[in-house]
Amino acid sequence: MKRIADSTVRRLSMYLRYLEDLDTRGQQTASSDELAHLCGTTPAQVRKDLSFFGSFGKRGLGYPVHELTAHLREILGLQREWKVLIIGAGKIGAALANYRGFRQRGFTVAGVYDNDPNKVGQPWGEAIVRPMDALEADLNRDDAPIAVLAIPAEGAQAVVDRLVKAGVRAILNFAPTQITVPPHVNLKSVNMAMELEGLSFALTNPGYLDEGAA
Amino acid sequence: MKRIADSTVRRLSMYLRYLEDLDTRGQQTASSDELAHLCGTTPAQVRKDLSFFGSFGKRGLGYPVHELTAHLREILGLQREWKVLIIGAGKIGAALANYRGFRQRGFTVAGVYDNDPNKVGQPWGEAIVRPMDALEADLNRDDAPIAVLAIPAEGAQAVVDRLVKAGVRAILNFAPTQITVPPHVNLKSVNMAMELEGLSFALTNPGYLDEGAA
DNA sequence: AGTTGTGAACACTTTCACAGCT
DNA sequence: AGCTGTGAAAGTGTTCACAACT
Repeated sequence: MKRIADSTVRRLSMYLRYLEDLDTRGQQTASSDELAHLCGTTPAQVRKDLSFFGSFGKRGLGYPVHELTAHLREILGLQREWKVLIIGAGKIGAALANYRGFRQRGFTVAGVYDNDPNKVGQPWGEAIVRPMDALEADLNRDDAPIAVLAIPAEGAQAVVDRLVKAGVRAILNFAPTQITVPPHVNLKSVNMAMELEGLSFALTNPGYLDEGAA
Repeated sequence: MKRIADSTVRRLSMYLRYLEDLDTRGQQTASSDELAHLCGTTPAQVRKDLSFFGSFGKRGLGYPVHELTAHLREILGLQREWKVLIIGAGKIGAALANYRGFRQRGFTVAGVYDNDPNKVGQPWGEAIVRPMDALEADLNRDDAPIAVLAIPAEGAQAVVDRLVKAGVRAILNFAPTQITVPPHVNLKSVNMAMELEGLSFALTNPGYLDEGAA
């Protein structure tokens, strides 16, 4: 099976976003040119990305909006519900859970965990914060969810090890530290500090980077 | 001036993080091999990245930890203070401002802005939430800060246009939408929904991606 | 005429491998 | 002997350009 680039998957996600918009507005078809403009990429890129998964367009016409939306949802695995475990009852997890698109795309909070005795037992959205110790007992290996790691860097790897042992196969890491997982586990890291430092670099060294990139 | 890859800058940021750790523990030198292991990359990559900016290492010995730390801080532009404007007095901005490393690296919250009348005037960390209308009047063109955009997708581009007009030259965007800026403005976007969908894709299509990547 | 789908060209990034310094 | 610095090679992702189709 041919390997697909991470950047491609991110663009698919973006195409879906804008196709849903167009679909809602009742637009029937969209050309690669239109999609490219909406998503800030090039028509050729759009066509390459989509052609990886099939021939969804009609020459001379463009892509059928509604149909392509459905295809992308299926490709991205968004036709089902994904249970998400929030590790760390702080602001980041809350920001994610609050976000409208989170539920809309089929992600539901299956549980919130924290070590802080002041937080455990407190309501958190529609859930109650559970103690971190309860992690393993709560997890059902047959329906292991996605875990969002929103705790400080210290101890993050230890928690990840526990999650992996408990059957979690996908982790979105917000802890500003390097995490390692076995090859069968999917890990994505978002490091806000790193992004800010990237801006600091760009402002400090104009010309090293071509500016204006997203 | 030779262009530098975005991925390189992100790795520099990571090297700095771990070098600071080593420095605190009093370690004198570190080899590219050691740094690579800490940061989850390869020794050759470390050497290439660093060699872009100079010859900081000593053959046979490795890199002087303290000295390299200082070099990296300077390269990344972290020897000065960066004022950061938080646009949107919600959870994301709060998460960022709460993060210890934020201040440690010289980023300080210069102001928090929101449209919500219930939030305006309320304390937010050490600041008071200001009305969005006050943006232009508050901004000093000579000392334009970095803006963190933590508002919903709707209206995000309009706010960006105002920020740019007011002299902001770097924006960290958390709004889940495509933003465009003129070429002299630096934009970085973090899209949590997109990351989660990437995990959904990976879980749904094992084999398309090589797993276990960070 | 208009737009897709795609092999080939190009550009960029990472890895290799080794000369050269300490 | 050990480790850096780097040109060359390999690998990966993007853009081009055009044949094929509606």
